[in-house]
Amino acid sequence: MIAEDYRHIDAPALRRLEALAPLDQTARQALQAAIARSRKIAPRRELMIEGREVKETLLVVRGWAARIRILSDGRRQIMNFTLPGDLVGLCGQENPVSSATIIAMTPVAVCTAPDIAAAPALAQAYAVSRAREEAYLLAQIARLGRLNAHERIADLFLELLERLEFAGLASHGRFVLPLTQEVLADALGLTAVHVNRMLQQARRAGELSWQSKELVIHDPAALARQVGRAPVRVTTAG
Amino acid sequence: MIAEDYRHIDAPALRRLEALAPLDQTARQALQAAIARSRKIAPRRELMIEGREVKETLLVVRGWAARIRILSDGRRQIMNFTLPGDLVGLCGQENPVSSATIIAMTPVAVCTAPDIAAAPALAQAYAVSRAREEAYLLAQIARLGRLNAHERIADLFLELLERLEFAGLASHGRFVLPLTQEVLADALGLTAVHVNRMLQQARRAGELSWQSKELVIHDPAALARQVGRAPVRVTTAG
DNA sequence: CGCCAGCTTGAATCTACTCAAATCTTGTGG
DNA sequence: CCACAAGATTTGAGTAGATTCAAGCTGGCG
Repeated sequence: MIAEDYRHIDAPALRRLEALAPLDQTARQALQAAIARSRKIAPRRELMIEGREVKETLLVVRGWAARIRILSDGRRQIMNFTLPGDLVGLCGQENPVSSATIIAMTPVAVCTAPDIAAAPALAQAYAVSRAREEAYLLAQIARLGRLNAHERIADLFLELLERLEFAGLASHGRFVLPLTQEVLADALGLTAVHVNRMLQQARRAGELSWQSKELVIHDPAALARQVGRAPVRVTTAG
Repeated sequence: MIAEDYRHIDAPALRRLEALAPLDQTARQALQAAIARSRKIAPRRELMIEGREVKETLLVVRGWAARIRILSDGRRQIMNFTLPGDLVGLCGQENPVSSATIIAMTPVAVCTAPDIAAAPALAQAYAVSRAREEAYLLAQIARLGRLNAHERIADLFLELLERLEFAGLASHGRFVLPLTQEVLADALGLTAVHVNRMLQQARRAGELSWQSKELVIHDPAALARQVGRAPVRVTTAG
């Protein structure tokens, strides 16, 4: 019992899914069994390739990945980040083809996501997960379309904070951000140089610190107010 | 039989769904019955409101709508356009809440989308529809993040052409574009003034004409090549 | 036929980009 | 444990693409 509780609290992927929807014992066990069989993926390797058939749904257990698109002339856009507890390749359709490439940004561990047939309680968690992912895509569109550089950075950081909190990987505005400024720039539709300048400005303004991969947002609520950000919600429950 | 064929060819919504997945007679009849009970929505009225519970899935039968988000200071971003044959509010989850507002840009007709239980053949069509919608959100992200003004306009026009062709509402690079330049600007993350300038430039360059709401892309394939655009695909079939 | 929304044009400004070089970190092999 | 290399961050100067503000135009509709 104690051991079980410990695993539960400690495993970010499990924790996130539990936060999205109530899971029964069957679902929890199916997830733990799946996670136990997870495999590693090295940084820069693909979890999924654009145009390639999607064979199974993956659950990210550890590490960061990113859904990217590369233009013919080398410009790169990161559509979103994939964090522990996120599902990739979820889609109720036959013969699905991936509409973007997903690559590991850090060492990543993934497992095959348990089938809903084996644990029906997962259906709601998976559905909510997918709905949240869509909502974050919309947020990314608004960010790129209508926010300036400073707002984009703040808004993305607040989003990452919110998402990592679900998985128990962040609290009090503090989390590990294992990305380079160049990667950030590719997500924000900016250049690395400009991201750098805006980060310095935010540091000087006392909004945040970021050193040796640890980001601290000094006052998340105030920053959210400043850039006009509201948390993402996709269900009436919770 | 002839009458049936005629309805089929003529109804853009039905035509689009048939293009996404094979439908059997049951599905077709369920759709026709639903479409027959469609209701009108005036321009500027909401089909769905951010934060409000989603009660039913809607099928757009006629007209254009847009998924929008308005920032506290009045800036507006259009995330995507909703065209005839598109489904809104599709999501396999309980107690869903809309993550954005959808408003009619023209007079719109919608109906309640037939339930999958009543016509199982629709499941694949709905799933593919949802996958395509997601793919277009990704395309919008890449557009806003990494394309310049000229490329954004061309890429969006080509996307609209592609989508309207599915519904039989466009051919040979020609379709009705019932939007103002300001609306276009809100979709493209630009100002109306700049959209205007770029449109003129595109006209002068002989890329397109747009008068009295009819847009003509003179050479879609060439333009697609020029801005590096590939058609969206989400299944191995087709 | 006059009005109003939408379109067009110009000039000044600003945000973000480009290019280039210097400095700092981090990881690795000796 | 240090030295080095490679990668990442920082800074500067000049430029380009897009915005802002403002004014004039046009065409569709009452």
